[in-house]
Amino acid sequence: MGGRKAGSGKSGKANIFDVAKLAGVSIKTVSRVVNDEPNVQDKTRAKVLKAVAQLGYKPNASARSLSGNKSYVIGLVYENAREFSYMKNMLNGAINACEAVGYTLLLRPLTLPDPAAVDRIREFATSTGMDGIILPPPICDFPGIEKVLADANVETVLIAPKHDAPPTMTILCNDEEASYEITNYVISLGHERIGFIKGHPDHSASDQRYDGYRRAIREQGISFDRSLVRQGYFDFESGRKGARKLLELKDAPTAIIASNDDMAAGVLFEAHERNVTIPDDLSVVGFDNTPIAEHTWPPLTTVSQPIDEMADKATRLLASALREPDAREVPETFACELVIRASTGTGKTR
Amino acid sequence: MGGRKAGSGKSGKANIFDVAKLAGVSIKTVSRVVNDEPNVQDKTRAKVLKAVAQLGYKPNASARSLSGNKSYVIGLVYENAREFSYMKNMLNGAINACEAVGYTLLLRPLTLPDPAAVDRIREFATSTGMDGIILPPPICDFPGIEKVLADANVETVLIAPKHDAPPTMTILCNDEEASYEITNYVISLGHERIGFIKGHPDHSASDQRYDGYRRAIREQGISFDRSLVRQGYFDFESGRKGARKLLELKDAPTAIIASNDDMAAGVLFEAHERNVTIPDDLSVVGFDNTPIAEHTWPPLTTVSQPIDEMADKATRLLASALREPDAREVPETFACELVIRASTGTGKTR
DNA sequence: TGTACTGATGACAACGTTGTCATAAACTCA
DNA sequence: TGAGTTTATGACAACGTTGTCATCAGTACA
Repeated sequence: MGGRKAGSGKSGKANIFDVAKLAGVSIKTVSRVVNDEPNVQDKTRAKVLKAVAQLGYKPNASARSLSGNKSYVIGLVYENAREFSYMKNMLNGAINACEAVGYTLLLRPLTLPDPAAVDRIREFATSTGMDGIILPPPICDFPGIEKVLADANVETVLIAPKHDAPPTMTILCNDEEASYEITNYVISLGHERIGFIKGHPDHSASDQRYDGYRRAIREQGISFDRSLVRQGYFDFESGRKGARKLLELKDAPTAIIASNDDMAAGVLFEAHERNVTIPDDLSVVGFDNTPIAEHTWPPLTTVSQPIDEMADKATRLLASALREPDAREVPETFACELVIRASTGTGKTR
Repeated sequence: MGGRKAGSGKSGKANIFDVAKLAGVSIKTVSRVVNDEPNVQDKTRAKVLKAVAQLGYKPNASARSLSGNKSYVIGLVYENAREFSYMKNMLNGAINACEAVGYTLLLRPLTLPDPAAVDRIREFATSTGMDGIILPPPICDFPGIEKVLADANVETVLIAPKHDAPPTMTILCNDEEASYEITNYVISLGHERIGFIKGHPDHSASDQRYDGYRRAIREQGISFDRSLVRQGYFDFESGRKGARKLLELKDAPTAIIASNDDMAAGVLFEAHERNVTIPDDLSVVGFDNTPIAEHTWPPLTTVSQPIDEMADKATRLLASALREPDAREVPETFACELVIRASTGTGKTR
C-alpha cells in the first residue's frame, strides 16, 4: 500500500495521488468522487471530500481534458460591432455561469460581413477542441453553421434564431410581444402617426420588432402607412438618416420607434439639429436599454432584454447537455420589459 | 522503425506520431520543429513542416500544457463597470494579439469596490495555472497584487499604473500630455474660466489628466481657481453633479473639461436641462473617445487613447517574456490624440 | 443453495505532448 | 591527430487525469 507518485511534500499543488493517499483510497475513487460519479459509499465519499478540502485539491484541467477527451471549454462568438452593451451583458451572463458550472469561456469576435465567417467559426471551434458553443444573433442564422458544428462534434446553443431549429438547443426572447406593447404604449399617449425604423435585416429581432409594431397598429385600428417605415441597420447613422426622411415628410410622424437605442440616439440627434423638441414635438422610442439610453437628452424610453439571463441560461443548458446528453430541455422564452423615460409624451398640441 | 502509436487512419485529428511517421523522424524532432527549437537541420525541418501541413496537424493544447507545465493561457482582469467601451477596445486588442502569438485569453470581471479582490485574482490566476496576466487600471494599482501574482508564478503586465514599478512589465499612456494639449486647445479658443471634473481617485489617469490641466493653466498664465475643480468618479451622474455645481457658481466657467466621456455626457445633460447652449454658452470636453462621444448632441470634443494597441502590446510583451525570460523589454509609452468635435467653440460673446 | 445480477473498489493503460538524457556524427583547436 | 566540444537526433519517462476492465462482496431470485 506504499504511496508511489504522491507529491514530494512541496508546497506546490496537490494532485490526485496526494488526495488518494490521504484518504486511504485509490486514485480512481478520488476521481469518482470529484466527478460526482455513482457507486461510491457515502462513508468513502466523505473521507475523500475531507482530504480534498484539506489539501485544497483542484483537478488539473489539462490532464482532465487530455484523458477524458473533453475540454471543459465553451466558446462564444460575437459580432464585433458598435453596440457592445449587448455583448457586455451577454459576456457577463456567460462568464458567471461558466464559472458556476466549471467551464471556461473562450471568445471569438467576428467582423461582419465576412464571407469566410463559417470557416472561421469552424476553425475557432476545432482548434481548441471545445465542447460547446453559444451563437447569438446574427451568427446563429448563418446558413450551414449548425451542420459545421455538429460535424465538429461541438454542442451548440442558438440565441434568438430567426427560425426555430428543432435539432439544436435554443434560447428565445419575446421581441414581438415587447414591440407590440411599447407600440401600444405610444398609441395610448395619443399618437396616431408613428414612424418605425427597422433593424438590420440579418437580425431575427428586426423582423419580430417590426411584426409587433404592425400588430399593435392593426389591432388599434390605425391605418398602416408604408411611408412611415424606414430601413435601418442598428447603427446611429442609419437612425439619423431614417429620422431625416421621416421628419421631411409632409405629414410627419409625432412619434418614432427605432429598433434599437443606437438608432434612437440618431433620431434624437437629427431632431435636435432641426430644433424639433423631444418629447413635445416628437416622441422617440428605442430598444435594448443600453447605457446610451440613460444618457441621451432626454433619456430614452426603451425596452430592456434580459440578455445576461439569456446567456446564463444558454451556458447552463450547454453544460447540462454536455454532462447528460440524453435529457434535452425545452427551449425557454425570456420576456422583455418596458422602460419608460422622458423621450415619450403626449405631445404639446394635445 | 515500425510505427507504434500513429492514428489508425481515421479522419480524426492527426497527432505527433502521425506527423513523425509521415516525415520519417522521431516525435521529438517534430516537437522541436513545431516549437521553433534550435538544432534541427534545415532539410529535416522542411520535411516535418511539409508533413505538418499535409496532415493539418495542430498540437493538442492539453497535452502540451500537461507535459510542458505551461498553460498557454493569459488572463485579463477588468472592472465590470459602466464604461465598457474601454474594455471593448482592450478586449479586441488582447484577443487578436493572443490569437497571433498562440495564446488563449481568459477573462475575469471584477465588481469594485471588492475587499476580496486580490484573493479573487489570486484564485483566478492559480485555478487555471495561467502563464501570464494583464492588469489594466485601477486593478494594476491594488496594493500587494504584484507580489501575489509573483508568488503564484504568473508573469504580469501592468497597464498605466500610478507608480512605475520597476520589477513588473508596464505599458504607459501619456495622459498628462494629452490633457495638457486639450486644455491648451480650449484656452486657444479664448476661454479663461475652465472648469475641471476629476476622475475616480483610484485610477492613475485621473491624476495625470488633472496634472495636465494644471500645467496648461499655469503655463498660459491663467490664475488657478480651486472652485472650478470638482471631484468625479468617471460615471455619468458624477459628471452631471459636477456640472451642476460649476454652473451654479456666481462666476460660472465658459468651458468644462471632464475626465472622461461619460462624465462629459453628464455635463451636456445638465446643460440641456438648464437651457445652457453648447457650445455657445459652454464648451465641453471629454476623454477616451468612446462611442457615446460621437452620439451625444452635440458630439464631444475628446481625447482618443490607443487602448487596443496598448492591449496588443501588453499581450505580446507577456508572450515574449514567457518565451524568453531573459530579454525583458523597456516599458513603452503610447500617445493620445485630440478629437475635435462640435461641443467646443469660441463662445457667443466673443 | 446455487446463479446471476448489482455495487464498490482498485490496477493499469491510455491521452499527446515536452523534458531529460543518451548517442552518434561533425566540428574545433592545439 | 586526438581530445574535447557542439550539433542533430532519438528513446523513453514524465505530466495528472479518466476509461476500461477485473475483482470481490453482497443481494435477489428461483
